[in-house]
Amino acid sequence: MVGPPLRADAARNVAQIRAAAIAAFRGRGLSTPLEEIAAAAGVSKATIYNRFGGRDGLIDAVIGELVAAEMHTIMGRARAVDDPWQAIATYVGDRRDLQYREPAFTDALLMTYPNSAQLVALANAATDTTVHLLRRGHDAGVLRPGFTAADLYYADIANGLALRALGPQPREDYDRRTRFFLDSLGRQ
Amino acid sequence: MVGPPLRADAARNVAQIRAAAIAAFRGRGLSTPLEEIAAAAGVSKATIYNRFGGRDGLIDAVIGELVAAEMHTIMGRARAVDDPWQAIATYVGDRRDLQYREPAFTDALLMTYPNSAQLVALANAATDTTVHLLRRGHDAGVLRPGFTAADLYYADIANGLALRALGPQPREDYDRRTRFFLDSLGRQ
DNA sequence: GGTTAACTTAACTGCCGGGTCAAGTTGGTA
DNA sequence: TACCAACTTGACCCGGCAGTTAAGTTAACC
Repeated sequence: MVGPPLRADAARNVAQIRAAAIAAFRGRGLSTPLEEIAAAAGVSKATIYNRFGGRDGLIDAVIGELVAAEMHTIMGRARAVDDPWQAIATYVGDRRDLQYREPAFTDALLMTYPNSAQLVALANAATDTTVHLLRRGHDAGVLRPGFTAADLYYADIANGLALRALGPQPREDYDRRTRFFLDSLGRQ
Repeated sequence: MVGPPLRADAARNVAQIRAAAIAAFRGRGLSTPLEEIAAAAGVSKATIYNRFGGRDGLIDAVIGELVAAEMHTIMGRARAVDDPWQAIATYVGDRRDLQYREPAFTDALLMTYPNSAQLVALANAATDTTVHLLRRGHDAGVLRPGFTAADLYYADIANGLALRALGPQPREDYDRRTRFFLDSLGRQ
């Protein structure tokens, strides 16, 4: 994985490309044209291919900083909450918040780039956590019967795509809709 | 609007293009490549430009058969229901059903092609109906306070995009999610 | 300061889809 | 049946983006 150390100029370029990719992915999602990232980094597109092997490699290289770290925090936070309902409310609320701040998170959810190993690992971890939390909720009888992990996945995809399609929503509106959604999950 | 009558071959082509466009828009949404529609109709792409002036014209020519007619039925049905809550439930349920059957409806909602006059007219009519029904609901006190037409719009866009991104959902799952959504609208 | 492997890049190919037009073909009419 | 306006179309141009490579540049080590 490490190989021989990079030459100084190459190391500098790698750093610049990473920084540009993170900024671009933040703004436009994981499908930002590589030429645009290259220009922002002050290198040519071919250098991205040389250093990262293409989009998948680039995603692998920055997804941690972009969303994986936050996602692990979110999962840990939810799992640490004792009350089963509160754990779910925390988890859903935090995920929605991350979606709001990071369009790239929706790309990660959608698995648009299934060749990125990091992305696959992240998706698996998230699925495990969701299933775990929902099982706890159902066992405790605090969750609406019939609500599945697939339902939550669908709802999050839906929210992320709408957010991207319609542009930034006022935070107040966004949070109200999250509240509506959460209320629909509780035992009626 | 009518102009001189079309020659026999041109009229035949128009009919074939319309039929192919409706089928294609049904399957793939309003952004189906025109070359594909032309091929299905057995004509060249240029003929679509000659007869319809491009995508917007083609949409104008078929949107009625595709979704406008159904949408007007849905609006009429909802407006005819006396009970304010039942009117909203009918409206939301019917729209979700249409979304399920017609991917093109989501394109219409999104106004991806704002140069199609028919599409604009349809969108305005739908907005009026939504506002009207929600006002009735709020006045009668059967609707969750704070729920707006924009919230419903956002939710429908979200649902339509998720449906397209994730592919056809089992009807049972889809209807369950619609039920969840409706429940979140009622007075708590 | 000369050598060379590491590195970068301009310039290319290829695919897709929108949009246009000169050149041919054909239906209708006298 | 001969004419011509109406009609169709293959072949083109364009922009956008992915991905590749031959040729040139440069950091690092002697």
